[in-house]
Amino acid sequence: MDRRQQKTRQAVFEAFTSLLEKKSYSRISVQEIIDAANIGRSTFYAHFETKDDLLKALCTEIFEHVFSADLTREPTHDFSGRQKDIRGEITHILYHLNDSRRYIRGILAGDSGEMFMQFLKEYLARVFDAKLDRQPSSIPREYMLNHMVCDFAETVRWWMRHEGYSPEEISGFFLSTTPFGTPGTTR
Amino acid sequence: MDRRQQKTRQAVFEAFTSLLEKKSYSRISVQEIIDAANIGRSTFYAHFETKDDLLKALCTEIFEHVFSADLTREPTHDFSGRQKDIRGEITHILYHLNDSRRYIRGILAGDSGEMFMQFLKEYLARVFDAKLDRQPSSIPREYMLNHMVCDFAETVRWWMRHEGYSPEEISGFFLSTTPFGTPGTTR
DNA sequence: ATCTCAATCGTACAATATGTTCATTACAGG
DNA sequence: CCTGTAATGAACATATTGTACGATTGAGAT
Repeated sequence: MDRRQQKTRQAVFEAFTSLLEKKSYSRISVQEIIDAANIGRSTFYAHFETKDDLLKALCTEIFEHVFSADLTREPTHDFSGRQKDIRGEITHILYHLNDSRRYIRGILAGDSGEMFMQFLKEYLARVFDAKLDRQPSSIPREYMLNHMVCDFAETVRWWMRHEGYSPEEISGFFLSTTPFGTPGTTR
Repeated sequence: MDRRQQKTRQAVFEAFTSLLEKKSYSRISVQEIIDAANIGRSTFYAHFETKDDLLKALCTEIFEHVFSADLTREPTHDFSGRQKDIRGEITHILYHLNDSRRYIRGILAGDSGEMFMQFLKEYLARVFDAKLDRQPSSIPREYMLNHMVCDFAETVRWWMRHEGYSPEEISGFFLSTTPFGTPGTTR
């Protein structure tokens, strides 16, 4: 890709996230982003259809990193097949999220958080879906999946607001409130 | 209060919720609400400062009903002190939420959901805070409270999307994923 | 019935934001 | 060095927001 495009795209992302740290999404105008990024008005619209589009693009960029291919391809340090090392998988995701913490904090702070959370939940649904094989049938599987996904997503959100916990600790918090944490407890 | 004011206020609320069923919050303009409510432009601004203000007012109205005074004053059908009948309390809240289902669905559908959820969580925090007396200290109380609150709020959101479950059923779902469901399980 | 005041109306207005167009300039990659 | 693509910035039409104000209506009190 043309160097110029990369440069512009990056400048917009940085201006945007920088603004998100100061004010909430809905109060940021496209013009402000353009000024902060120091680009021409038409240049912005050549890259992004709208402000929402930009937010979406940013989220995509972040999640492509967090849920990068190596995650699905990386049961390398755990040969016990699947199912077993949920803890490892979760911790791994948390490590990646921690890398992008600076960006995520801003997005989550304002009203752009909703879109981020939705993105996150979509990815998480894929991760957790496989783990819900044998379940007590008293509760709809659909409810259970939503529960797990939201639970984890909200844990992430909480973590982003509370500095100073390691991925392992957070992983522990999460698992201790979920059936996975104490295998055998079928409830 | 002047009958005219009530009428206007009600007309705005109904126009607003009706619009929310069709399109998301951010895409609804004040003018659309005014037209749908069939009132004069200046009348709207005499009642509400801004669109956000309207949403806030609507949420307040709903929650004043859901968490009405009788809830805190109504351990009447449960004399076992407190702590015991969490199930009853929760079910009660769910009944009230069910009454406003028509409104809530629209609000939750679009990007106004975030504000509604925040409101809900604030109220829930008060309810659950009292229930977290004796806790395993391995997990921060703050995390635990957030977990409970989000868990319940997301359960509500799920319920609003999935017609056909009774408050008692939902109450059961929720409690079966939480330590409260199986008292004695300290984890 | 009538009086009074507050609420509504609707038009007008200024300010701001949005998204598009286009001719011009600058630069990346071959 | 050449070509095509990206960036520029100004200009434009449109839409939205919030405010102002005089005129009208109707609610509630006497």
